[in-house]
Amino acid sequence: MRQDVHNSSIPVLCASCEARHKGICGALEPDQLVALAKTSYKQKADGGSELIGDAERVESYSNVLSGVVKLTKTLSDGRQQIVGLQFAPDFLGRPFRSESGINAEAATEVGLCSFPKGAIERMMKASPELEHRLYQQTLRELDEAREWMVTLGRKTASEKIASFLLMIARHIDPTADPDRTSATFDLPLSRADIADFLGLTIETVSRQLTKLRADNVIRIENNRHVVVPDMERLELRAGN
Amino acid sequence: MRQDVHNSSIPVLCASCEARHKGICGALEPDQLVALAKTSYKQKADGGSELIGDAERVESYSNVLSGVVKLTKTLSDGRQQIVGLQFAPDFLGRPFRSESGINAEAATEVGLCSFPKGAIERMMKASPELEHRLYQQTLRELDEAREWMVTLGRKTASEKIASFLLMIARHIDPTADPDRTSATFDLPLSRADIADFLGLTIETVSRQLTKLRADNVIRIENNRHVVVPDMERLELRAGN
DNA sequence: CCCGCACATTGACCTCGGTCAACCCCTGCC
DNA sequence: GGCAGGGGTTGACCGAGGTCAATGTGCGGG
Repeated sequence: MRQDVHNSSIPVLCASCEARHKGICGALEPDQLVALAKTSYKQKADGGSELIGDAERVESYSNVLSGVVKLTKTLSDGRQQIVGLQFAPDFLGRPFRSESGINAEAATEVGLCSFPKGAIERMMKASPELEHRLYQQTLRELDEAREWMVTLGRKTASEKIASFLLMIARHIDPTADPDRTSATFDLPLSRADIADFLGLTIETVSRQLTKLRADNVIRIENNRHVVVPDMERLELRAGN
Repeated sequence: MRQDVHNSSIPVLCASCEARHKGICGALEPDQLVALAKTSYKQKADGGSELIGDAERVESYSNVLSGVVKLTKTLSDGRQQIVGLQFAPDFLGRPFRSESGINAEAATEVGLCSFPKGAIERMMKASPELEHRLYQQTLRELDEAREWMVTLGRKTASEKIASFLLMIARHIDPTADPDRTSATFDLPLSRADIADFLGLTIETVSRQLTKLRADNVIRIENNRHVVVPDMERLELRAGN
């Protein structure tokens, strides 16, 4: 599959890139990778900076290489909802549409590898395997979106918070054993973001977090660092 | 694109099928269509019958030819959320996974054209155009799911109801001019289903519907038949 | 025709989570 | 050091929507 023995043909830009292993670039042959790398560039974006505007014409796609990107939708009166979170090595962009219909914003500092829209779309026509990977990711995103619809529509505030912490723990914790009994991680989102993600207010988020802390389900240090001594107890609170 | 002049090679089963025009079967060449038609069969399902079970192994995919299918998820204590609605000629099934993770149930009487799982997956490998169409549909479903996340997370009960009626009007009304000022349609869902879709209770659904009726935004006949004299007034209530 | 059943409506009451406001804590800047 | 500003917490209060229960309505079957 990968050719690590003689990979002098792999562009320097891509050599150690996560997107080449687990992301969509893994679908490309070395020569295609070279062609794509010519037009692509890595960049950093500060937390809070807007990556894609709602109605603005999108001219590029990106891979998320590090950090967390939040996808949001906003009603005319300002009410906001986060409709997705993207972690490395997710692909960022809405193929086959000039306007994305959603906003993308860096939740943390974010590393991106960006390509012009046309380059990806041409390559997609040439390589069914690339389109296949994008399709797979979209299916996963759809599964996740539907999972969150249940959370938004039917769970209580405290179940929402527990579900959110579980989801983050599963995505972020570097010690990635899915069966581990404890977990430790930094929240990539502010209280306001968590509220926008769960359809709550910051006050309710705060209250539910202190409740979980009071019940010794979690510990919180410096507002962002979370320790979950017993994942099962947290799962119990998520109400699945 | 289509070959209507000499289409004796099109299988009888598919000749007048909507899925061949607007659905995924339009991606297939006549000979592929013949091959697929050999293993496929049309069927009717009564409203309320289960089409795909949550954890049950899925052995077939289908096209929805008529009626409405609701996709649901259920928590262990019975709370239910509808996470998607499928109308003709949508494709029904979760490719690349043996278990769908969701339930599919006929909301109304439903017409289906079903294929064995393997047939589609083999054909997908052979025809990138087929996979492309499935990808496109999945992208549309993802857009819709995210749209509903905003509704679930941030809208009030009355905005939810108005948004729901708008969505149905756009999908169902046979007089399909998107800029028409009035609309008439039958609700494909019971009050209980609407509640499960919007994250509400049947009582709240009922109350909000009577409020819309009291304010002359809609008329309702026989519990199911809805008349919207002025779509703009309904849009105003949806709070986008 | 009447009964029984499923679905829908309506009312009375209560609760969860939103609102408003005070306060805390930390960090960066003068 | 002091102060301003942003993020987070906590408390008191309130209201949208949930809960529980009674009532209404249409329909198929005996």
